[in-house]
Amino acid sequence: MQSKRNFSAKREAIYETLVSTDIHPSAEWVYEQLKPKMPGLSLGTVYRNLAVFKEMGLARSVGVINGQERFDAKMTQHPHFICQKCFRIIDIPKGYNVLDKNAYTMIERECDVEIELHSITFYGLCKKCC
Amino acid sequence: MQSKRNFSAKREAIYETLVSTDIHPSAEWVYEQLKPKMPGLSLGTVYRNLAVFKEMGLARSVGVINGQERFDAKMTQHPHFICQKCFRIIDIPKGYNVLDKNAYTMIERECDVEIELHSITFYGLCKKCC
DNA sequence: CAACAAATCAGTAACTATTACTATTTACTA
DNA sequence: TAGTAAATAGTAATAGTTACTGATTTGTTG
Repeated sequence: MQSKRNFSAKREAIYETLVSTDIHPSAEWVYEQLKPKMPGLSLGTVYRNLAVFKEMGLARSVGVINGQERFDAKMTQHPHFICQKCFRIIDIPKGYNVLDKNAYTMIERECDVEIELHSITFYGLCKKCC
Repeated sequence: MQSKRNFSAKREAIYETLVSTDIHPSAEWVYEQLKPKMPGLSLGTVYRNLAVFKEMGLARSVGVINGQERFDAKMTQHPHFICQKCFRIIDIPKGYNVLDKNAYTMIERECDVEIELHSITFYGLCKKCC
């Protein structure tokens, strides 16, 4: 049986791991999840495939936390909340993103740029760390 | 003569370099600017003092670009624009930040978190790269 | 000003996330 | 099945950053 996306088995597993978690993992976390089930998996392969996903528009970077890049495969534009104590990254539902409708146009005109996308991140303490 | 902030000469020079540029520099850039005028300056000192400024609330991180952390000493909350081609970081005037007044309260209530600050970044192409 | 204590620093070594490289394996095609 | 391209493991290399140690500077107090 063949994947709908024609990914190799490992690429598919990496993508599935990424897309089915909401922790916005690092490359190493993905590797640690898969290594037991796939003993012949290399960390370099995880890095390379995460780069491939970014290139394909299937994943994006949420930022660098404690030196590690964190990834998200949920590609609808939504803000994040990062706890400054436990460094958990929480998705904020799209509806709560109240960036003005005209922001893109206004900034493009005033700042002389072409905006493709944006990222909104809130920082503070999550309920466990308050 | 003594600095208003009681900084050591090097700390003062690093802060002045950071606060008087709008390029949102990396540690290395700050070091390269100062090294000719201050031959006895160590890159480690720049890193350490940037960390001190963050701790003191005199600077913040704008993010990591091409593996390098970029800093900003303009502490009023304002969005940034990052050119995806030349990686220039441009300040967007505060007025254009149209995050809804109620966003903090709404997200805090719905997501059960305490928000301290936020960061808004737009990505695209600047006028030189369009 | 002198003497002491605390803070800061230079220089180097260590650390770690990430990337590059190469030989090997796997998948695809005809 | 043979041939070709893509993907991978394993390792080495890179680069940003941090840690450490002994020396220097700075601030303080008499």
